[in-house]
Amino acid sequence: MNRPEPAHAAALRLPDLAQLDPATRERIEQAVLDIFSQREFHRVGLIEIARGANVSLQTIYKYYGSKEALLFSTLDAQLQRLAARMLDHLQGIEAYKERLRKTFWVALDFFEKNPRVLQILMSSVYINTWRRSGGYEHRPLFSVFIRVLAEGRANGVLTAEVDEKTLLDFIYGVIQRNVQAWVVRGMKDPPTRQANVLFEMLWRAIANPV
Amino acid sequence: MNRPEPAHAAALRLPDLAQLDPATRERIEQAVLDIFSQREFHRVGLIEIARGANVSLQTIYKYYGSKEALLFSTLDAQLQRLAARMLDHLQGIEAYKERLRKTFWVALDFFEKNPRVLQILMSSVYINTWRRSGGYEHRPLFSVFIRVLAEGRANGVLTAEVDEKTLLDFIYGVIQRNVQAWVVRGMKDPPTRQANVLFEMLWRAIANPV
Amino acid sequence: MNRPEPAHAAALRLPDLAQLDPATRERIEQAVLDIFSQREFHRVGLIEIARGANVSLQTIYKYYGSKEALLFSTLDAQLQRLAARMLDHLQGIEAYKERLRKTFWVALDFFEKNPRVLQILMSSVYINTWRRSGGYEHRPLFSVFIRVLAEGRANGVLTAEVDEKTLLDFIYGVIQRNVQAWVVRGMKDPPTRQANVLFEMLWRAIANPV
Amino acid sequence: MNRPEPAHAAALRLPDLAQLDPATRERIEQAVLDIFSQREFHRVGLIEIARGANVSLQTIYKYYGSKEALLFSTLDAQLQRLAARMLDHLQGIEAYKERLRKTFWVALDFFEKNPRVLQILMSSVYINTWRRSGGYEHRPLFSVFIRVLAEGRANGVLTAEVDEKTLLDFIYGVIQRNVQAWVVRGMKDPPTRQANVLFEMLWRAIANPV
DNA sequence: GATGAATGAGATTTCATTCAT
DNA sequence: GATGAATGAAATCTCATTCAT
Repeated sequence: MNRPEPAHAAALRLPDLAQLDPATRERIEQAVLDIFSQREFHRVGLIEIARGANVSLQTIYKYYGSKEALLFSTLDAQLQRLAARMLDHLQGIEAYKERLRKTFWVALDFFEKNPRVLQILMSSVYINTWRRSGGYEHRPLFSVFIRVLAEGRANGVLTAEVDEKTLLDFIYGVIQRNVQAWVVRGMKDPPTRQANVLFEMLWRAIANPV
Repeated sequence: MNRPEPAHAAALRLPDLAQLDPATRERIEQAVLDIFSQREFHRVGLIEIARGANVSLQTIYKYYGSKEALLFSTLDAQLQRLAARMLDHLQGIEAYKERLRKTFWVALDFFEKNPRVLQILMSSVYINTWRRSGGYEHRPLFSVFIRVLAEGRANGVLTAEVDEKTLLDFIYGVIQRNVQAWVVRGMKDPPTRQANVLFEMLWRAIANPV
Repeated sequence: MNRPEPAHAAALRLPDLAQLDPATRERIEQAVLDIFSQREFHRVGLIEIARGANVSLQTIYKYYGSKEALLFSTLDAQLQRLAARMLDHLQGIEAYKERLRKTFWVALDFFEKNPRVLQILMSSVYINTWRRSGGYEHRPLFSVFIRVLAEGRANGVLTAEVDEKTLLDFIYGVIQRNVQAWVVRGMKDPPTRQANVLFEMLWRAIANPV
Repeated sequence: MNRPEPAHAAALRLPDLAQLDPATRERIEQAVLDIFSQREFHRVGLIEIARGANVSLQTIYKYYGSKEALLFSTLDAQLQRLAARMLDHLQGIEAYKERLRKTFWVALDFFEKNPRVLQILMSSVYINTWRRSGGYEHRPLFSVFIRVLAEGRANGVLTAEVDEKTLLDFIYGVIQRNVQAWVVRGMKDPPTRQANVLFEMLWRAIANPV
């Protein structure tokens, strides 16, 4: 009933995604974002994706290997962009609190500007499956965050009561629930509008209370 | 391509779940907890559930209407228990901060003691779908929390910078991510162990900084 | 590349064909006869068959297991009819030569009256595959023939130079090629028209030359 | 559903097979004989053939046009050899019966020595398709046979009850079924061993009974 | 000539869901 | 309540064939 993880097994024989024509890849991933953000995973047919991207079903299978892998690979590419954007924005900010605020803001802003990614995360991704695929603690994103947090703890600016991972979970939790709440309440009142208040709350939570 | 939401359509003609023999219902819901916590939604076959509960497929369809409804109904019953337990534990605690701490602790403790519920939430539930079914902002649970938060704001103990819902999201986010992290890290170090530190952080975030 | 014989493996779990509603079975097998007789095996899609028989694809898979098995099973049913008819016609004929002549005639007549079966044998069946499925030396048919031949050898009417199987092959060969030739030449001049001349030739070949 | 006969359509633009390097052609046709004799037509992939012959897929398509045409072309080349061999062996035999016996024997001997051709005929060729491609009544082979038979009828040695084609079918049938039986029974007892007995039977059948 | 990639088609499997008994 | 069977849909895979380089 319970097939072995095909994603991994297949991964070994997959042609490198890099070999896929970038324009085609773009079309495929846009189709993924469009369709999976509107309908749940199991209500999406890969033919829709194929047609939406103007490629054959086989091309998708060839480069992505499975429906799940297609989705996760697309999400991954998006989060990569978030990570890059974060690094970019951190440049030239000196004050630690401001660096962290920026980090927080970039995350909220990203989901605000890329609601399809958020919708997919909410409508088509099982946390656990995604996590196993490596997406949940998305490496690049994770490292940016962890680096910033480590910096704060090293400075003694952040609380030492809990470890960095817990700090990260605390922040992630607030971000996650907040952007989700935005969707749930019909996408009025964009999350960045509350960014500062929320950040100040967060800051009180994690700053070293000295 | 896109099947109509059978859950809703079917819901209208469902015999009341209450008419289902309680012992049978118990067996069904235990099977749901067992199986959906081990395998993703779309990897679970309803026959497994039926066999696991020693009932016929038709019984499930008759009382629950669809796979999705079966799962959500079961989750609902569990969260009902959480809400009840919370009310129960709040009795006889006077100090506001302690009431809130208790609330927080009961939630962590619930997931720690009912890991199958947590696993299901992480492995078989799309936030969005669940939300639409009414589970995400689960009424009974929601009211307990909101009542406690409203109380705090009325007292001036909690910050007035954001509304109650936002406070709730903040807390929910921290709980959610923390219990998830526990699963992700292999279920060592139970979430209640950090309950107090985390709560103090939370408290600093949401208390009125006066 | 080279999958194991799925027919056999699957055979074990197949519900008995006898459990299939006879009317449905009839519709399926008529569709098989219609379509496989017009187009080669690999040009036939099972959906055509399903649609032609007004059943779902799954019903076909459930009872027959595979495309190949479906075809062979249908052919088998037809040859069963030939065997039955042969037994029927043999009744009440005393003279040995006449019995054999009848046998020969019934075979030619069968293909003449069931050209779809013949077409399928010529257009969609690989001798070897069919043989492995047990169809080539179709048991019931084979036994009728062999019994008649054994009878002739026992009487000393037939030649003892070769064994019964070889005699059978000799006769089969003549029948086969003759009905095939009829199709090839556009189905004019039905094979039974030459039945007697051919049979006399055959008889000279296999009768004991004493 | 029903693809157009690609063989014919393509045939028109095919470069002459004669332009294909003979060594390459030899390698291709050996691969065809090897592989199609082991596996059924639709279980053979052209890449296997290409790899087995150390040529590119395109070379095959360029010179042969389609999978079917490749197979039939290879068979044709083999039957050409049989026809040539037959002519060769007929030389210097005077007695008519001996000429015919030789013809019969050469055919049996050919399949005995070239079992791959026989296997292919049994495992990968639909009579009807092959016939349409011109292979079944393979011209060169056909003419040798027909010439010998015509000779016999002209002499009054052969029966005049049926026409030459029917005589030919009679003989073909016996040959075909006999070599097939050899394969079916596991390739013991080579068909030539029975050549004489069978031929005498055949002879009684077709000789003018005067 | 060769190589690589893309395509369309269809076989096969697994389910949720529905129906009839 | 249960049991058995049928259905529609879609995932996945394998290929012949075609195209572009």
